[in-house]
Amino acid sequence: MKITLKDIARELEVSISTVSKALKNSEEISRDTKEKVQAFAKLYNYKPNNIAISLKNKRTKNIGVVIPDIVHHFFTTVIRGIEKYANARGYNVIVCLSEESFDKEVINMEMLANGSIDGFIMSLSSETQQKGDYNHLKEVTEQGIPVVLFDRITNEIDCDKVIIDDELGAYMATQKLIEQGRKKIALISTDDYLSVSKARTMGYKKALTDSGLGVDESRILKLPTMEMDEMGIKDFFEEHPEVDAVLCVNEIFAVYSMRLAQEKGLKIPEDISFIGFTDGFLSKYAYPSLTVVAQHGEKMGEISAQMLIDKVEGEKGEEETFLTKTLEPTLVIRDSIFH
Amino acid sequence: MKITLKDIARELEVSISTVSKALKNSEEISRDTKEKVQAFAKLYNYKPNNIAISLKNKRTKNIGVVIPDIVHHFFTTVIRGIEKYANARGYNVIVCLSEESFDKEVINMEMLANGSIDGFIMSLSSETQQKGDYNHLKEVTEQGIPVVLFDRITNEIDCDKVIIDDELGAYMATQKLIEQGRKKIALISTDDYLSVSKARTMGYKKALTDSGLGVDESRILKLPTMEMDEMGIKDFFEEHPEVDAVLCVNEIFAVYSMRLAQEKGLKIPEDISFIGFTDGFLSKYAYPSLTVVAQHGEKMGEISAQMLIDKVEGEKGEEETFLTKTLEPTLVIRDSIFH
DNA sequence: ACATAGAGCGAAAACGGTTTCGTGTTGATA
DNA sequence: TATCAACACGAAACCGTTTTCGCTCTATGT
Repeated sequence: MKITLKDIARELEVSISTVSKALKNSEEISRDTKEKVQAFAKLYNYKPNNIAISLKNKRTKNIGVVIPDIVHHFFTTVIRGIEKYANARGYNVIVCLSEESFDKEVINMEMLANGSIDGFIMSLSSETQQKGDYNHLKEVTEQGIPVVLFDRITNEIDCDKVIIDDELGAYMATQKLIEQGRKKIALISTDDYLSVSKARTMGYKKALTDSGLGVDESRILKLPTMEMDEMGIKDFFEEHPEVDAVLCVNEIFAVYSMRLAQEKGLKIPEDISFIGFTDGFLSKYAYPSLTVVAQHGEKMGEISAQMLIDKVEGEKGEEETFLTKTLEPTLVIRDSIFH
Repeated sequence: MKITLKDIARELEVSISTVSKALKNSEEISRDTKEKVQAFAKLYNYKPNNIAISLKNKRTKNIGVVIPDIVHHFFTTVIRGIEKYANARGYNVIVCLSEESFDKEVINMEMLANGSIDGFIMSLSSETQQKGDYNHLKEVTEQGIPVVLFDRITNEIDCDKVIIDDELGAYMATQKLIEQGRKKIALISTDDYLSVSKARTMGYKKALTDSGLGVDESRILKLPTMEMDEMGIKDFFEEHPEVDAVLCVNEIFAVYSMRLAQEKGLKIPEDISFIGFTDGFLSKYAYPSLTVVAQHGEKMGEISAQMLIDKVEGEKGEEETFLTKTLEPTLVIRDSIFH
């Protein structure tokens, strides 16, 4: 069903080499032959086999994306950014999900590292960040496979990185709440092993310290993972009825917290304000709509893809230089705070 | 950096064939040699090159997924289902986004169809369904590449299909509203060229007819696409203040409609009820939480992947039989209706 | 008439594996 | 001692390309 160079060569009684050259419009081949071959190829809809070309060139034009989760809006927008950019440059995207598991991350990378892809774009699973074991990344970079880390990164690996300034984002958000007269600002975060949560917590504390309000550690809730923990949040609010503003490290925590506040009869933002991270559908269509620190996932995906492909296509000779690109977060003001 | 059979053979002064067989524990090779080769391979972390194996076997162990959008919860859960199942069977997933564009769908398929994948799982772009042009699918199936269509399907192509019973889902939802005493039920849908919208509209009408309420066409809003059209929805509600319940073909339309109702001072569900399609974060965390027709995306992904891989790995000799698997929708009752 | 340049094409290696088919050596058997 | 099976291994084809190198013509110039 699929026609090959050999088929064309046999049919036209020329050599395979001639066919190959003719299809590439080589000067070596006569006008006549080229026309014959090209016409035949077109007629039978010849398309070169990607696998054979990959084997020859040692380049697959595939990039591997390994992320913890695909159901969250942020990762989804990053993929979209990667996809768009990569496609425009002729690359396909192989998506693998680690589901926050170290083992799956390792297995996925191993599956892809044996020739299936030209480079990796990844965001570390929480388990990986928790263990602090990055040998799978080391192995891959030592094999000469380029890697770009985004969002959940580590300093232990030398490679290109793309992040937003999480600390600044949290700082901006907290400061905004302080400006509006809030004095008892809570933070709903996750354990510090997640690089982003750690940075956001720092930004939150810094804003409180800079403004002279001071940090009350008991107003910081650290959930074990990014997954929803309804009881954990509920209990936290029971113990902290004094809180007049809440910063959350994602939009789900924030929207759920708003619901709890509303069920208690609190008015938003009159009685209590909320800010989350990630500018997704939830924030936009929540009631009231949620003010968030936008992470610009699509842009992040684009830049990651660009850095990776530039490295993949760059001359091997160049001395390796790795950069970390930091994007500025943006505060998207909506009805969950005053404006 | 990457070691090959040839390297091992040279180093150990045996032939490539011997190395290959030794690594596969072939009976042909002596105990001694096998141990030597395997130890050496382990030491230098030998892993066979996937591309070479693909070329030889004419099987890539990759499956191509072409979907209109990745930012919507439904597609995201389908991908997750596909990923999980495919990975468990040793397959990788290449994701391509058509972004509702016919041309992109065609280009993506052509990129992948030349050896990069063993089969396709796809959901048609709206533009494709609108044009009714399925030649790109025909070409692919004629080349012998298996295809599984899910959700947005067409009858023009013979292949396996996985859908939910959209008509039944809409019927169940509408009937539920009727049971609760609603008499003026609106439908917010999209143009009928989208197979799912068409089916849902039929279910809605059928329920109204069966109950004797009758269909009022003016209470059906058909938006041009699945994208949000805030003005369209707003205008619709201005013109239809009498409406006491709304069925929406997705969760965004529903959540946005709820917001409009709330801003007008209506109580949900006392004054007006809402039901949407897709059981995503939005529905769960909206305020009030939204009753939806769950589409079981993850299950759909799993089944699609299973059907595809079974076909890919099946004997070529078998006569082709295509089946359409229809999943039962489920009504997830939440606070946007009585319960 | 003869060397020579260049046009046009083909043979073969290479990418990294798998697999079939041979072949040389060994030891047992008649 | 001649025969033969079993054992252990290697050669080579193959998957579908690309690309280098060399060969054979023909036409040109002297």
